[in-house]
Amino acid sequence: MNIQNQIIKVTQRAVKDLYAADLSEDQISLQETRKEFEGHFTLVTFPIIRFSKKSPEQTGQEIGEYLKNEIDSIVDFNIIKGFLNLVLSSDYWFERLQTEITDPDHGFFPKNGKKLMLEYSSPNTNKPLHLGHIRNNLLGYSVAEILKAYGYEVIKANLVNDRGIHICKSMLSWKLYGDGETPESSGLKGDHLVGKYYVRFDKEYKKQIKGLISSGHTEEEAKKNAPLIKEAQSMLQKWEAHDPEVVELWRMMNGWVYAGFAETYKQLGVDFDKYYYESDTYLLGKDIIQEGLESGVFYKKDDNSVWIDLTDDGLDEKLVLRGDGTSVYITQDLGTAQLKYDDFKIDESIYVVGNEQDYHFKVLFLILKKLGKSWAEGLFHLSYGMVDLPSGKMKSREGTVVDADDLIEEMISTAKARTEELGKVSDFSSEEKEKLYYNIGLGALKYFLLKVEPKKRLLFDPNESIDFQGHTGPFIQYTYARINSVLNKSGFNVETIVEKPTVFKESELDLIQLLDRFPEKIEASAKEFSPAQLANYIYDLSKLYNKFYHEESILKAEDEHIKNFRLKLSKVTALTIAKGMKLLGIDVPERM
RNA sequence: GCCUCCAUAGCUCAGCUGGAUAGAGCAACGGUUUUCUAAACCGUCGGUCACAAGUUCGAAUCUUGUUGGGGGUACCA
Repeated sequence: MNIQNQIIKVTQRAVKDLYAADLSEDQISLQETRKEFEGHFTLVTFPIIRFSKKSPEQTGQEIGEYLKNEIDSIVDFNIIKGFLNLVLSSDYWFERLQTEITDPDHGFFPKNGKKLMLEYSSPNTNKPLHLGHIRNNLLGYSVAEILKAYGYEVIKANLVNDRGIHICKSMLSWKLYGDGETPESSGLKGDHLVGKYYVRFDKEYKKQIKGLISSGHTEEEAKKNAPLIKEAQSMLQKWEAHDPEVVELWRMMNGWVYAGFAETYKQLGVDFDKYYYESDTYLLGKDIIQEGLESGVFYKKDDNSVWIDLTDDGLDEKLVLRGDGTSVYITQDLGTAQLKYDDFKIDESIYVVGNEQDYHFKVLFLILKKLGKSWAEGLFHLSYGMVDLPSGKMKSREGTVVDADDLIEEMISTAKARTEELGKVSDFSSEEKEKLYYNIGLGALKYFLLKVEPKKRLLFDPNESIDFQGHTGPFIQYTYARINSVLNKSGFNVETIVEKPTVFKESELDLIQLLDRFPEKIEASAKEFSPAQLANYIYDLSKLYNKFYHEESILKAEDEHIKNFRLKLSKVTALTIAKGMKLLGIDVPERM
């Protein structure tokens, strides 16, 4: 049992003994003592005075004495109004450092026996990835890693949107204007080549619409009847009928895109355990529609379309199958949800998808519950905010997107420029240098995106480069490298016997306390699916370490005991930083 | 129209289940290097927590309303 729980338990007993009242756990408010006061934990006694019928000061005094008598680690306390500040012994904190914090598994939880699928990325195969996808990928990857650390077995899944009218647009456009261009012949990355034809389609299509409007059609008619869109639709029908020529073209172009995506994923350091392809799953879900019709959850309208009435739940009536028997988006998603469960018997299933689809997932999960699926309770939409530019939303067709590959490249070259300016690694081989630039560049990018709460929209200004100083990934990486440098010079290893110093310096004690909270932060990040919580913690830890580093000399400490103690503290800080950053998908360099 | 999310320093963000004088970074200004990596550290400046009412011993945090912005909205995904 940790000290917080112990304090809570004993407080309950104190209130019972002293005031003959039963206090539930959530009636007790225990928090970290604020920096400006003496103590480590603070019990807020305001809620207790209605039982004690005494002043906050006196109540605090009585409970303080009780706690001090009962818990060895509490050596002192002070009271300011309704705040009882508890002071723990230096023995307690040193013990924490020697045991829990030094444990290589500090921060990691035992396996909880639960299996969870986390779907992220899920790109369309008609254009390259952009900054919005980067956020999705980094978020998905990091949440998956955090959940593993929290004890889950995690299956990372990617549901590739590889079919549909938008894919046919690129295909048709390439066929008409491509002149046999390939990634090899053009030197273009496959996904970019395909994206080029997607944009070209839109351009030509708009031209046709304009032409039709000027010859007297309404805009709506023009959009519907333009020859290009007609042709794309007929291509989609051919694809669905397994027309060999269309399928061949589809295979070839998707192959280009996959090769391109694989490169981007590799650069981002994300991976997947299971790929689902919409071309395999788009017909799923129809049996579920049948099932729902039989059980009366769904109903049929005169035109044969199938609906569900969700007005009692504050939502609308929702179409789940078209009148002609073809699927809509949600039909497939119903089927795919079932497939995921059938494949892996997962306890929980998380979808990392932007908040523009909040309504869709609300409906999807509600329908599955109404259908009585036992696993529906374990579904969760991890909804994240859009990445906006100062000019507003990114739009691929208007060319206002921040391309993923370009941005990554830019981050690496900026990292290179900064590093060369500082000139600290001139003795590195060119391979080592490349690796370092990559780590720092990606570290800056990843941290920039992950430090913001997923739910919030994120502003990215392409004209202002992402920082490498202050609250950033490189700052944390630098802290790690700095510690590493000291450790290397010292010859310290984990086995070195460390004795408790007679007095702790303020920054030393602060550091131990903060390190002690690492597991708590992992837990919070896992429960809230929020890498931001962890990211901000690692920053606080790094900042605190730098303060300590600046205030106290390590290698030239007063004596050998203190030196070893500080080395130990440095070592575990470095390990904690590295573990935490790993969960964000960021590597820390040994030198920079 | 209806539903939903958001609003904290000039800018980008923290602020845990309601708790003490609301914190960081960037930007601006000043200081720290014969001493372990200055991608660092220290200081100054900067706030009506959008606005109003309510609940409470106590509200940036909870409730309601108002304003402003994002997203969604019945056969797109």
